Amino acid sequence: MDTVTGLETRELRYFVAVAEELHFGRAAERLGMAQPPLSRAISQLERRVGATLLDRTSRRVTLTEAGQVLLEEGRAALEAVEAAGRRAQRAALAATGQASVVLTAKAGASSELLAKLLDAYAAEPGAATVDVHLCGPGEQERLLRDGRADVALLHRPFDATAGFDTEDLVTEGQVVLLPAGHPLSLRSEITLAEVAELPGLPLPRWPRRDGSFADGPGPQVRDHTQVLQLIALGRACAVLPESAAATLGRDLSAVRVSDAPDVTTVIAWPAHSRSRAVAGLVQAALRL
Amino acid sequence: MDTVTGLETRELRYFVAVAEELHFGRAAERLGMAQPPLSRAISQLERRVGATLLDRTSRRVTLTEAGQVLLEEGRAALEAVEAAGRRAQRAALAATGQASVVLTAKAGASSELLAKLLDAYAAEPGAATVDVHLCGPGEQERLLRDGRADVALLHRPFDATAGFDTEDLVTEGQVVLLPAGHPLSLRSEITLAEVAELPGLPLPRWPRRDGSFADGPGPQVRDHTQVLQLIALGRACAVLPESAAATLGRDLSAVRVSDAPDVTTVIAWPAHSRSRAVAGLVQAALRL
DNA sequence: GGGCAGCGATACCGTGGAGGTATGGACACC
DNA sequence: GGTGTCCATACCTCCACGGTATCGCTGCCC
Repeated sequence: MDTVTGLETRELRYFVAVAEELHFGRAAERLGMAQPPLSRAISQLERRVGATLLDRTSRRVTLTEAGQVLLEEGRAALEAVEAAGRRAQRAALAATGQASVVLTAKAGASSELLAKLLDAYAAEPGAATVDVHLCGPGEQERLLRDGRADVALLHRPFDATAGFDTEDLVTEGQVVLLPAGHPLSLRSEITLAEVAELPGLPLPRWPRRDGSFADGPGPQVRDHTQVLQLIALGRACAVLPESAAATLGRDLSAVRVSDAPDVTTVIAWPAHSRSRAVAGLVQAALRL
Repeated sequence: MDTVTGLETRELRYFVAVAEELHFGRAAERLGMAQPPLSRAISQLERRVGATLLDRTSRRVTLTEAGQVLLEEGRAALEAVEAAGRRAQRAALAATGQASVVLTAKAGASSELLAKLLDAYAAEPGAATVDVHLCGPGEQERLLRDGRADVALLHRPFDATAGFDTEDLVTEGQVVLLPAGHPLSLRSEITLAEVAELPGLPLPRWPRRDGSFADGPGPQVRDHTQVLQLIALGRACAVLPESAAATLGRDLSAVRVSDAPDVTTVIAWPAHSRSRAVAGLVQAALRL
């Protein structure tokens, strides 16, 4: 019953590649190896786990139940291994004073909070230097998970905080950003349904994790300034947390969206982090 | 900068063994191998991570900063890999209808809640069979982390819920259990300080994670019934959540402890669990 | 201080297994 | 039935993992 598996990351990497491609040949190519050894490695993995992971005919490869589970969990496990290596690496650099704690935040969001946090932490005795890593939406989660970052500012309910420790910092409502002078910009409130129907002002489309875009009418965007620019040009509108609209230029105006869910900015870190610098940052954030 | 590490679990296992033993010879023995290949594997790992992990003289081995980080993170990563294998294994069994979701709870705690939960879930259409795994304090966390269990009932603030998704179920105060007829058993409330001073009734000592016991006057205990028995015998007292005292025999009595922290029973599951059965259990728990 | 014991590193060697090439066999499509 | 696609099998090669022997350093004890 207690079959000790003892999987190797190599096997997991192979399996994830095949499970993602659902094609041994392409997976082998992606892994930079020939197809036969890959086939063998997978069947060996199946023997070791004691379960069929892939149903394969010569025409089609599909995941079994067990395979789906292993894909999901295997990805997480691989990320954990990567994270371990990277964090050790960075700990060594930090010890020699070359680098330090990496904080990641969504570019353009919570910038005021971020500035206050950095100031407050820097004022503490023995504060480490903080590298700030601004990135696109959804990317922070990955950075935190795979060890390239130590702390993140995330926004519920948009970002997945599963598996991290978090502390809530601030909760705020959302507003819709409109071109200045838009007829509705004088309203005191608006509903999501109304926003969705705004003629000529579709919501922009953000890239998904794999970089592709969902279908729809809105313009494709990759970062925050693009959005602001598109709104100013009268080609789009956007629903954002109030603080993101705090420092608006004259060409934009904001209207509160009454039925949009509240957004909570949280500070998040890997569950078992023992870093003094991370703890200090969290303390500083809570004192704000 | 973006040095892709590509660690293997074998290397991590070796490192964790050495880091725990702080002795290459003993670690090699524990791993069932000779010492020289272990030394080599570690230095190879150090080259790969790009950092010294262990400071070694011929007399003493100590962890560097980076080593401490890798020990902590590496353990977690190894557990994640194990968990991936085990969960895939169990998913295969579940698909053939042989086994199913494993729920773990502290033996003797929340038994009424547990019974209600199992009943409520079993009444649902399409409910999977639930294996209940009762275990000693602190053990559930490990089971959940390494994939032997799918859901756990945990008790804040005693159990570490870091890295899991949780939902709060009930919060309750704590009581001290005394032998029936004890002079203080007629009091309506008592303080922790008073409990600590009770003449002849020390608090029992639970085993730590490694199985050893802290020093102190109290009797060593390993499970809940031992505690109840010792109290009935007039050899100890214990501070427990109210619900644990709900079904007392005639030989025990409970007094509310006014300044003990509230205990929250939570249902916890691995952060990225996609299992329908787990989701169903959580739903059922929240409806209680 | 010299001898000794403990411990990690180095040198060298053998074997298992990971990966490569060639080919077989099943299936879909024309 | 021919052909192309795709995974599995057969067979070979070579690297690297693990084993044995030994060195070199360090602290300890007489």
